[in-house]
Amino acid sequence: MATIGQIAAELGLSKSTVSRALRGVPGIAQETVALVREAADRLDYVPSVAAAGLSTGRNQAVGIVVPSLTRWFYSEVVSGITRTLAAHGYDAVLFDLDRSHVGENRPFARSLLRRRVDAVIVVATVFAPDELAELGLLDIPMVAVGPPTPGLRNIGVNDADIMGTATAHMLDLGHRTIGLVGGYDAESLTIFGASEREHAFMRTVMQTGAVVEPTWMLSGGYRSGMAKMVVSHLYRSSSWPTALVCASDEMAFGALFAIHEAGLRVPDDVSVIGIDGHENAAAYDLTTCEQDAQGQGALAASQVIAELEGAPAPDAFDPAPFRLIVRGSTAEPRVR
Amino acid sequence: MATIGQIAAELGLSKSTVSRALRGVPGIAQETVALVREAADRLDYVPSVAAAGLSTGRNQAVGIVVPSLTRWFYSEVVSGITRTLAAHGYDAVLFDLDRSHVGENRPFARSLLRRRVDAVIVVATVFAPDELAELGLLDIPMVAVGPPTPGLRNIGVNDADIMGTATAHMLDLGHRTIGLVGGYDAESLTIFGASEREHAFMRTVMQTGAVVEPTWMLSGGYRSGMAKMVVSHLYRSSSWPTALVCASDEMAFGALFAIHEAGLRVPDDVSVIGIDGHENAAAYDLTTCEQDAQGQGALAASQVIAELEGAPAPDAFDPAPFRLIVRGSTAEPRVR
DNA sequence: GTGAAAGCGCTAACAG
DNA sequence: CTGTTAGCGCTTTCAC
Repeated sequence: MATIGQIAAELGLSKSTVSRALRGVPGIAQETVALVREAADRLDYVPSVAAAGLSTGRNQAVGIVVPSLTRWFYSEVVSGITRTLAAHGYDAVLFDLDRSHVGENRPFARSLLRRRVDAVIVVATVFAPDELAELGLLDIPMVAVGPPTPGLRNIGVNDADIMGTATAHMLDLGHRTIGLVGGYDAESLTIFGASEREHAFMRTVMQTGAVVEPTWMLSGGYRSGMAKMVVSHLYRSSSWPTALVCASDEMAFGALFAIHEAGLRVPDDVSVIGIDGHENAAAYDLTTCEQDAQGQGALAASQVIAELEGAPAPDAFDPAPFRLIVRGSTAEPRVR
Repeated sequence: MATIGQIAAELGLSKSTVSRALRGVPGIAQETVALVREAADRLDYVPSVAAAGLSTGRNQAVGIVVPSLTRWFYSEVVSGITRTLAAHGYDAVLFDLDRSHVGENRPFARSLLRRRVDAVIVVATVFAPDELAELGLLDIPMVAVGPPTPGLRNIGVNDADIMGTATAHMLDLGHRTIGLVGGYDAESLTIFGASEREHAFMRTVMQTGAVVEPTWMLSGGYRSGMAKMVVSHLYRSSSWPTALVCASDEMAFGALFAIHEAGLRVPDDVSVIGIDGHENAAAYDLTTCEQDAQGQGALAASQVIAELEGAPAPDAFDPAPFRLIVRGSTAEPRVR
């Protein structure tokens, strides 16, 4: 593997000149630059981040902490992050906390602390106080994507607003018996966002004078399969709501399935709305509140990169946008 | 940030002694080791991978190349990899090729080449010849997970076998009109595995003397939504198969949905089988050929780590195991 | 059992 | 516009 020194020797130049030429630092003759570049290509030169990092203190890498990759939303966010990082020449170091539990002294900290990354992006992860303290020690740009995360600035939709919009859509259509498929994601443990959503649901429903039926508040664990089970159970009972608000599209898919399986029709018998804007929502004709997961990841990445380059670090970010996409899964309640 | 030198100064020892004590190199007095460890903790010492890497040539990191994270199977594999890496003290550098196309000179190579990783694991990705050449230059352990990948050793199920087993299950039940939901994943472009599966399907069906109806060979793009669409279309036509073999569970979910939506029943009217062992398969009562995605990722990680530590590098790996899990989505065809 | 010294590949003043 | 000289923080002979 060629080094900067070999190129220098080959060309009778000094290492510094070669280094500058390679990095495009101004103040080097055009022809010298060309010469160096040519030699570098010819010798298959590849820079060593380790060496560069040692002298500059920069690793050209950012850490991504994620509780699980199997939830569609998270993987979208991660895609958005990695793409943006790549575009700016940064590498992504992935810390998948999958199945670990808060406080179990998850291993990322030690590793993160190895001074491998210049910044950290945390996706929908809740930390124990000591973990947070350890992260704080890093003293590098750090932002969260997803629901509010204690101790971190976050980029994400306003959970109350998005749920309020979804619920209001059902109320506007005239539904007065509305169920919720919520609960929280056992892996991500982002209980804050989840309970924000549940409260917003109740608040919105109650504002119209409608009643929130406790047995219609289902816990779908943010997974399609679990949502299917609980919804199946509900629609096998004698009294069920004409509308179902789901805190995620994946759960909505499970709900749709369960409703069909129960021999009922969407939206004739039951209306269903989701939240997220999942790639399959259109195919399932699912009304949803769409947010841009990739965009949020991309924004987080741009932000930490900017801060790395000296941009100011705001204390908070504007809530991410979302919009209601009305499709065929919601309609006015049929007069029964 | 404390360095090895500061600890040495603090204790009146030399840097080499501290280094050895910290790494547990034999030949250091017990008490010295204890002293050093204590001081390191007290000073919040964190080793610098860059510095260590510079002198040893090792980064304690492995690269993961993946075409997309939004397909469930891939994210499971990645989880398996990262968990294993973490357990062995390695970091994961993620290269998400999402949406890029073969030959578009995807950016991973340059980055990977920055000597940042000690090994590479490629998940279901097909490379252009020049990309492969560039990867070859790296000269580090490299294995693929998923379908066979030209130019790389791979860990994965035998596509023909798993599809053969799924198809045979339908034939064994007595089905003679069988459709396939296959196609290939536009993002991963692992056409090899996909076409292996299609061929195995045809071969198996034809062995019983049954006919493969061209219009029953559907292309679901390995996505639930797309599968739902094509299956819907098929079951709206006048002639449809009593059994549907899906090349992935995600597509099977779409198929199940479409069948219900068409007013037909599973398994009374149509039997459906998937491949993968998706986390939601049980909830949807889906018969499937289950493989251990996480396990395959974990195995790949263990393997490259072993090779990094001097273990021999086999030319090929045994095919990964899978097993048929019969659930309620398949049954004997009803006599019509 | 411990220390001194050299060096990994690069960047960054400081000169010229 | 280019070269010299120090390091960055760690590992690794080679001595003692």
